[in-house]
Amino acid sequence: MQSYAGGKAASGQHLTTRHLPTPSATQSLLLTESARSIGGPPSLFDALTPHDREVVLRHGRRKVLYRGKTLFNQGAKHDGIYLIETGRIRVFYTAPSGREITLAYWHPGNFVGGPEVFGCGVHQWSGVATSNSNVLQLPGKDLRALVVEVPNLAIGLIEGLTFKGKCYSALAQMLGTRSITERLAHLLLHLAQLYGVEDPEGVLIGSAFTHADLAHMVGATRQWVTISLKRMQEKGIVTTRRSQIVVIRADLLQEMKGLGD
Amino acid sequence: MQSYAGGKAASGQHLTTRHLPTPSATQSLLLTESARSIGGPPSLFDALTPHDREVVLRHGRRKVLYRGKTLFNQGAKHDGIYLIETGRIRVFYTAPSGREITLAYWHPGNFVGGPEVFGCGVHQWSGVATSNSNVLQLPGKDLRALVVEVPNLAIGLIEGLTFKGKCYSALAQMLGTRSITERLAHLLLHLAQLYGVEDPEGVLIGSAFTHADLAHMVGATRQWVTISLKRMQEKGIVTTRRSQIVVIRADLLQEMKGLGD
DNA sequence: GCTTTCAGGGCAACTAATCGACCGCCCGGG
DNA sequence: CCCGGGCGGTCGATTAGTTGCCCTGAAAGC
Repeated sequence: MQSYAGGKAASGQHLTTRHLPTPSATQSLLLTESARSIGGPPSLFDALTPHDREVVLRHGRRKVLYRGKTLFNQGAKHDGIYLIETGRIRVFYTAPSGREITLAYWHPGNFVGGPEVFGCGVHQWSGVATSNSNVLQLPGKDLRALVVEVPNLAIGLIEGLTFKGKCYSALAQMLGTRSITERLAHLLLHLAQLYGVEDPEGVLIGSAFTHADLAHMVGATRQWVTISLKRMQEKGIVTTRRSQIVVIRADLLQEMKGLGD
Repeated sequence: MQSYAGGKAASGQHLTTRHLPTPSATQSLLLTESARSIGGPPSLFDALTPHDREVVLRHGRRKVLYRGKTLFNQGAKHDGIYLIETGRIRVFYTAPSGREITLAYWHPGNFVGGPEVFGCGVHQWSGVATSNSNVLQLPGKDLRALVVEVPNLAIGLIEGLTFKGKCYSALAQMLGTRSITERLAHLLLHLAQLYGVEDPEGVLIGSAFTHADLAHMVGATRQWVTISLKRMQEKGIVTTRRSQIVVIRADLLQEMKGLGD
């Protein structure tokens, strides 16, 4: 939810086009050891011919979502998937304790929804729009029939699911083997690379994320993020100016996050 | 790696059949909030007609693996997937620091391998046989061609990938929102349910897992598992007798792992 | 212009978890 | 029979991370 302060920046890019832009590589991945070896998220439609798209689109139902609106809720029954046309969807899990972990931010060309593609299971996580978005709902039964008719759709789905698998396993890998501090260093580098803008002191992370947002991404508490950022600031690695973070010594961050990549 | 002490028990079940048994539900899931709502792992071949199987099998190359042998290595190039016919494969990720996290134990009917199905990427994790196993390698290019020819194979792959997605995301969810202690309680309950046998004192976990194995499954250190088990023993929740664990008060474990499910 | 409100940030006390090292035990092999 | 390796158990020191509470400042209301 970079929306609080970054909302104005986002307002120009939504609802402008129905054509799916190709998102730049690794946008959706929050934490991954080697982005390079994983590759970018595939667009579901890339594999389809214009005619195939027509056929598939006929089965979909459009939905418009304003920033902050919930697309689907953990625990609710679901049917099929949502294909993102524009905007950005944050997918996260909430534990019974109330603790949250962000699984990913998904962009145009990806599909999101409960874990099942064909079946009608129960959502294992929730999805909310973090900027105004346009999605296309594709019911499970229709999809199952379409797959037989349009083999390229099957391939698109398989590649999409493969990517999701990589994404989630990368997350599990980071969560299982790195300390929170390492994960935070990792995340900051990643954000700097994604949203970074030049700044006299270093690289300013453009989209404003609150400490709580960062905490959800690395699976920590807000307070710990605050403390860690303070320590980083003491060491001259970053500076914070009221909910903006400037990365000064990317090399030190790189070092903090451990070897590899 | 329940093999060390449980090896004899396993020796009777391998290499006996080429027919794929249907594994009981949720075998592969180590940690998941609500096993019930996720469903069991689908067998890749369930969706295929006998004729389809023939066609697919022709493209595969059989491989026999003895207990402890590595099937594939993190970082190595890969091609396609391995379909498990018999045995059990442990899939795990090793961080640059040397720390390991077990992603899953896979059983007959599932496929394992680097993240890609069609492409030739790089393995993001390693796979070793924890009991003598039989696998069938299916090259990526063949699979891609087969999918167009045999639509049911596509459906089988999609369902398999969907399940893997659930599996990994469930793991990430647990790792991101539960404390190690809660995760351990969770795991013990799960193992008791999976491998549990009646015992005068409670439920004995049949397969012998070392403390290190358990640690890898919950993403902790061996020592911490030892300490936690000791504390549980003091509270009368479990008893340990030389690498065997008996769950006495499942209700208390249930309480420890937090609400939900 | 003053007050209220509330999200965001900070501090302090406490607990959970790690790290590294060491010992003893059991089991299997020579 | 003895030796060696894998495993379980333990200890002490240290760090990482949590819980709960309070402060601040900007925006909203009156």
